[in-house]
Amino acid sequence: MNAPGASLPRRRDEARALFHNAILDAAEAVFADRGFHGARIQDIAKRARIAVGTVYNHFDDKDAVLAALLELRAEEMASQLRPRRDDPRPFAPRLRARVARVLSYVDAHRAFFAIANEHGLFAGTAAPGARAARKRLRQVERFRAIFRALVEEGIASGDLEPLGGDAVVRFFGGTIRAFVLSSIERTSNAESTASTIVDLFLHGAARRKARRR
Amino acid sequence: MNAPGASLPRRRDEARALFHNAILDAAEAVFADRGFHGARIQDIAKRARIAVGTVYNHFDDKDAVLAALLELRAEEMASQLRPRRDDPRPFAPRLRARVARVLSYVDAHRAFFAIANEHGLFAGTAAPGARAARKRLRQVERFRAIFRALVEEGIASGDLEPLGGDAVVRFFGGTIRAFVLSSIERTSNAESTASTIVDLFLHGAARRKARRR
Amino acid sequence: MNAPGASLPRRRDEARALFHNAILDAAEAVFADRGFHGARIQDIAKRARIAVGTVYNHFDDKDAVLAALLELRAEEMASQLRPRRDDPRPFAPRLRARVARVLSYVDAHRAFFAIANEHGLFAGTAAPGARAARKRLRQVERFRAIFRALVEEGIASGDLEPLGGDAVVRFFGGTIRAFVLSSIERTSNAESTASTIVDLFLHGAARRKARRR
Amino acid sequence: MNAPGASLPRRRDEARALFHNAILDAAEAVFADRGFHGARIQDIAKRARIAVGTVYNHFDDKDAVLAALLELRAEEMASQLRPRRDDPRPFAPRLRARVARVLSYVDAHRAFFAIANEHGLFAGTAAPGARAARKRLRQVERFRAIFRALVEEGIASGDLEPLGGDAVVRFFGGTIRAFVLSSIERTSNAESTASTIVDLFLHGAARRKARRR
DNA sequence: TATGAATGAGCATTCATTCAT
DNA sequence: CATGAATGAATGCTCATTCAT
Repeated sequence: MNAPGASLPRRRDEARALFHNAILDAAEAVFADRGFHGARIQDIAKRARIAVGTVYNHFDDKDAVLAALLELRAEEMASQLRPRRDDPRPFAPRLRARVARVLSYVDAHRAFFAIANEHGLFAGTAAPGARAARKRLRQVERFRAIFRALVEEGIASGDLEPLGGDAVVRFFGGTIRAFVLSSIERTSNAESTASTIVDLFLHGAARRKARRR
Repeated sequence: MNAPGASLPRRRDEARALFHNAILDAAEAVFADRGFHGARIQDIAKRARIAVGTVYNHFDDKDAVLAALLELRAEEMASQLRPRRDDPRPFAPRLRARVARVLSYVDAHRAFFAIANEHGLFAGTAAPGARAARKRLRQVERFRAIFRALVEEGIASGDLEPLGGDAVVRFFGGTIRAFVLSSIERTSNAESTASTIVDLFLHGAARRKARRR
Repeated sequence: MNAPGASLPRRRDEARALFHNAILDAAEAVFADRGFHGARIQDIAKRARIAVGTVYNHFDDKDAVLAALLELRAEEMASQLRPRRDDPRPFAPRLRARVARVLSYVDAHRAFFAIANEHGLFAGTAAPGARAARKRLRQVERFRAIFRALVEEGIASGDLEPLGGDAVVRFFGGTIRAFVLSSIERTSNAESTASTIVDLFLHGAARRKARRR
Repeated sequence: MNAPGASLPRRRDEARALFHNAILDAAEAVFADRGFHGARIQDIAKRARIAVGTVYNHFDDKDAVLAALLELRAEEMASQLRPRRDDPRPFAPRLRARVARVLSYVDAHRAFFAIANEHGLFAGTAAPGARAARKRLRQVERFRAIFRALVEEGIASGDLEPLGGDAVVRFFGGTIRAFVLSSIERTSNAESTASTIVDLFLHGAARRKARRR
């Protein structure tokens, strides 16, 4: 199937990707273990069973490693939030399913997300002096875009209040974030947490006097 | 009025406090400008117009400076959230007033809170390797305590749903945080933002079909 | 013409020489551009449109590249100084012609000779730690040999004072060098510069009271 | 005599100068021993019996250490060439005395001047990429200025041919340099070398047919 | 033999902290 | 107690060289 001429580049690319991933995996572990500043390139290399120089063959500098990792996890986390074919149709359970996936994903990378949090993955603010800032803003924007799409979906279906501005988007983001952060601290059931989130998001914390379920 | 013997110690204490504050003020500015890791004790000292050694006469190490500053701002921020004599009585407007105060305070220290955010002021997670972590947890606990008190107040008055666990507390924290973070990015009207927060917190984002205001 | 069996080795040798020259040309440009220490083998390889490894198939190490280049330029420069069939016979104009050739050659490789100068092409001293030192001494010796031959020629013809030792040789070398170095800085007319050199070399800078031309 | 208030700064300045010199002395030795690139700041510090950091309290970077050292030696060398009160009056012996001083000075710092030579002390050309280049050009200019003054002095006294341009200046520089370089290689008698230099410089290498002494 | 990614020793530089004055 | 120069451990990054393909 493959032209013979294509097989070598392909193998090369595979090797590249292998190293790339090995470095990111090692970096995730080391960052989680020691924090970004405490992590030495040396440590990452050793963990990946490669030489320091090799890290630099794949990433410009230490910041770039963190940036790539944040990018990767952000993308994967975001993709958990995207709708899937077999998600329920009605807005609330649909949202619940999607949020539950996010929580599960975060749970699987808990230690790293604790770091990511401090490096602005959810922040919307950039640490001064961090050259990786620009990339992060892109990630924040990606989340915001997904949140926005989700909110518009809800407004279109008549399930969400058609408020102008980004208020609802921010509100939803804050709600998710609050629970994501606590899931970083201690493990919890994704399904039930998702239910709580969605319920509070939709109906608030006020006493529901004789409200319909 | 003062016993003569007491005046000298007092003057000494005043001097201490003067240095202490000058250092923290300088530190806030430098942290805001360069981030924690980018800030050198040298810079802080220069900005405070004192010698490096003097910083160490007042604080154990660099972490301690950050910790003290976080502590200070956290305390002041928390105190904005506490009830005041002339706050309205009904739950919603009362909450609105208190939240508005917080937003105003954050706005006045915007640059620093951007850093503080990354250092876990709102986080609930500790950066590994940061020795200041313990102190921060205390701060997070302080906020949580205030939030919890507030929530219990609302439950007692029948304004909040009596849900068990910390879910509502976290939910409220997340909601506040989301808006605080956006206020870090761009200035906004504290009063109206507070209204939005409280409204969403209380009633959620769902379409209010024929619901009583 | 060629025995068939000889043609392949010949072609091989030609290929070798091609690479060899391409590398030296690239190296000259890169050295001239960035200096020896600033030049990375990578840069040289890229400029020669070959792979790093190939450089090492032709030269032992970086020093060897510089050494070969110095060797080459030194040899070519030296050969400019050698007598040619149609050089004038009398000592002074003959010397003038030979020196003018050297100046022209240097001018054509100006940027590189600026580097070469710093790496002892004219120096007579070896930078400690430079493994290429030995080779350079050979070059210096080569020049000295040519200078010496030239001086002896002049003594034999009765045009130069028969002073013992190497003083005159060094003196001639220094005189040449001074003008070569200034020709590195700014272009100048080879013929007239050669005249000046030879005149000063022969008759010195003292006031020529009523001296015969 | 000294105002008491002046004594502390004075002591401080003395301490500064002490360190400054200790570093330069150590650097001279290490550079002479290993060359500039082979010399590690660590080595220099160790040799000066101070900490690495202290080197950086006195010099911006490694280049700055070399630059300061070149500056210092160049200045001292230049000052050997300047006329002194008890120098002879007639041009030739006067010049001889001054040149002899230079040769003695160089001899005393032989190893370092071998390095200095490679770093352009005498060069008139700047190694690309060397940030210390600007300073060196100043040094070269200083020498040229002294040579020029000297040549003009000779022209004024009628001892040198009044040739236009810098040719004689360069010629003298080249002559000096040639012998300085050989004195780097092997020690030699300053007085007699100076005589040779001055004689060749004044009268050239041509056969002196019945010329007046 | 050409290739170019992997290797890892090597080193300049930083900056929190100390301590003699 | 203020001062600020000295300290030196710590680490990111470079780049000549190797070697499997």
